[in-house]
Amino acid sequence: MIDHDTYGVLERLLRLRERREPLVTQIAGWVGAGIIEGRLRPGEDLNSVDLSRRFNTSRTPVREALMLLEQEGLVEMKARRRPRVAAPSLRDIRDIYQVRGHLLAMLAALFVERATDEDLASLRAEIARMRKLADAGDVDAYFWSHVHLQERMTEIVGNATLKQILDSLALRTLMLRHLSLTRPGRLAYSVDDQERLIQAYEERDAALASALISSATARAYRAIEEQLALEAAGAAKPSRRRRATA
Amino acid sequence: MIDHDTYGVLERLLRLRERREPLVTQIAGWVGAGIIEGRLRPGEDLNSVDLSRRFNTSRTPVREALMLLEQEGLVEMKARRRPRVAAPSLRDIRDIYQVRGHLLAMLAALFVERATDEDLASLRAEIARMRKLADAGDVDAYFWSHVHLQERMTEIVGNATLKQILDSLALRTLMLRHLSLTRPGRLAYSVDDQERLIQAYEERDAALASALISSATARAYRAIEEQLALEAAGAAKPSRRRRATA
DNA sequence: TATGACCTTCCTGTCGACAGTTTGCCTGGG
DNA sequence: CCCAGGCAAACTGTCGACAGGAAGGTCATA
Repeated sequence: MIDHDTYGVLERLLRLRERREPLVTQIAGWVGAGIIEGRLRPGEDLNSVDLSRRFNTSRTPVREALMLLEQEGLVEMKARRRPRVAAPSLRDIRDIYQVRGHLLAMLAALFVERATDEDLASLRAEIARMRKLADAGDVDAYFWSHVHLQERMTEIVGNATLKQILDSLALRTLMLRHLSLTRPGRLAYSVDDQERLIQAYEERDAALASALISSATARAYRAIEEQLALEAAGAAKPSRRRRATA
Repeated sequence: MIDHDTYGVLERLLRLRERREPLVTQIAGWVGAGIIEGRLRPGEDLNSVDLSRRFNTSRTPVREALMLLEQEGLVEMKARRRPRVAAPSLRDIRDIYQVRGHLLAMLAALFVERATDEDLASLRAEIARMRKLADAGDVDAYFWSHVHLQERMTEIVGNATLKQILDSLALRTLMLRHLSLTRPGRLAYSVDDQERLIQAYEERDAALASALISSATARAYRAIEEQLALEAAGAAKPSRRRRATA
């Protein structure tokens, strides 16, 4: 029922199938999924020769796939330098969450305005499922549900530009999900937020919904901040090696 | 003093220089400027063979340049189909302006919070210049000032994600500038808006500034809407040919 | 041990070529 | 006059090759 397939989600969010050839789609999907799943780590090199060998292609489609991921903020490319897995600084992350919070507030307001009662009912059903996942502690499944929820809402609202931007921001936060929802208690908080939200939607209270989602986003960011602080404190030994992650 | 150089503005907004080789930069700049200046019209084919001939290159850098413009919404690419100059529908335009309005409101609020008195002073100076341009009826110069103003504000606010998204949306609206500010009276309205805005900034009134900028954006959209309605009415003859512009 | 110049290796950006698909035209039939 | 089918031309996606720049290691020097 819930989609765990990172590759598939990427394909949808990036609209890969319609935009590019299967070859490029496949490579972008593999690399993108690798980044999101943590198989490819921030700052890691993504040289096109290796990738082309892996997929038995030339470097041309690899290059194109990496450019696609660059615009989603998953990959960083500079001229004449090796592409790397994006390594957003804490400041970048803050910026992303700040913008995302505002746009989600906008989404919520539009959603309240445009959602049908059926939309709301199916949303409530999904959130009930999410509650179960949260209780079971299935972080991954919960996260994908979360993504799916946003996809649904953006489609219902029907603002293509908003959808595209939110999809892109969602991908970037997806990179960080191991930093946020794995923190103890986050899952429960998050599902509580969702339930308060759906209630605001049902009461067609745009202002409340916007405020709730905005505040939930801010809280998610703070969880990441704390997690990063913990990790930085824990990893105080690696003397010389400083990655741009902080 | 004011920058009329479309190519240069594009280079800045897309950060072309740092991201790509000079060759790609040049092509993307030429095509992008062509679209914005109206030399290349919505829906027009952008086949890579022609372009590569024009620049005495192979098709590889042309392809890359077009992909860059695709992510800015200036070019549409589908697999195995010729790239075209983007031809946003009225609905697309509405969506863009809606999102842009929200993000500009966010920008204004952050700006009020973070701008120094010197920032405000230089902003006021710039707006005084814009008043002169508006009085002189220099639509183009006025428009570029407008763009420059937004660049300045995003830099002062310092949220990279917000800046990137607003830059991208600005480019898309730049395509449409002949539809909006050329309407009689628009220029005067626009500069009035700016002056009200700067006053709100100076009074550090975030709520007012947000509301003003949001409302100004909505008004700009309505001007485009009316202009398009006029053009559609005027061009009621071309019987068969319906471009996706409406 | 730290620093810097050099050198090797690897990688990127660009090219021209080719296969396969799309586009537009042309023809014939309704 | 309009439409459908087939054909030729044109264009895209991919490839392997090459030149020049970047990254990393080595060695000499302090």
